[in-house]
Amino acid sequence: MRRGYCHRHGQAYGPCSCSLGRMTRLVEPLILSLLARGEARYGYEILERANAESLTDSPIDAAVVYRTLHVLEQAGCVTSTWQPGAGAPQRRMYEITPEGRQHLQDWVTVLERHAKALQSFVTRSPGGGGE
Amino acid sequence: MRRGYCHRHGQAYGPCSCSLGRMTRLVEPLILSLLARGEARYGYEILERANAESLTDSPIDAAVVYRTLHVLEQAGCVTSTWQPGAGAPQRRMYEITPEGRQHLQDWVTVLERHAKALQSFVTRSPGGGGE
DNA sequence: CGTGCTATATGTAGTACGCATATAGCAACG
DNA sequence: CGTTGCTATATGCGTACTACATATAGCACG
Repeated sequence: MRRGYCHRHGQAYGPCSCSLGRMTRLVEPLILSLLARGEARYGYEILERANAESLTDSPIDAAVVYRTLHVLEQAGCVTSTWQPGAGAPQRRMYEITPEGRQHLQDWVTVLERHAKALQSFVTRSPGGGGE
Repeated sequence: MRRGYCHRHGQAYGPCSCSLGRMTRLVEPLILSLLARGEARYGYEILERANAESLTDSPIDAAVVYRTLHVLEQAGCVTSTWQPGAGAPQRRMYEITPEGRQHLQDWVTVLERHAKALQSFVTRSPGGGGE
């Protein structure tokens, strides 16, 4: 958004949350939430669901998903097991741990507060919903 | 939030938006909004107001404010003039330009959409407002 | 005079981002 | 049979950004 519009999605796209940067941070709570809700169980599926939910304007980087899964596993938030692929590549299946649920809870607290702060900011700002 | 709580604000702080990272990106719309609303006119004042509004849990870095002001000026979003300090250090006074207002408008559009997406996400997630 | 506040600005080590690339099994197509 | 494409996971790497530290300077206060 340096010159108004997105450098990644081209001129015609309009204001784009790419400019928010580090949306990849949201991949962490997104993964935990999908696992907690049972809507996805392995990396590739998470990637697809996450892109469908699209908290961000830009597609989520697969590399970020896989790396985040490793980080979450090292932190004890998820566990994984290999599942042999029957007529498909192997999948690394993930499950969320109690620690992971707590971590997600913390994220939700933070994001809820943040969403309200953002909403309040745009309401206050010229051109926002406030006037 | 790597181990549950904020590494910057200590153990007792609780879930903290520090973990969101790159909140500094929000400094740009924050500056533009404060200038547009006439609530601040120079770096130090912006810093104080921005910390008072606190879109984030962590105090805003002065370095980020000054650097962002320079970037915004180079992008034509603001203009600045030195004002001699009467009994105080000199101040570099800023004004927002029409381009800056447009840029702010784009930011507001993005942030409004993003705030709604976040709100929807926390509502969907376990522990969020949805159940 | 030394500490602290206002005020602006720069330096820098480390890290995260985002894109490119690697690997691999299987299917379908011509 | 070869090649393209999809599912699936994983790593490499140059650049940009973050976050903190530091520099400068005028003035006030005790």
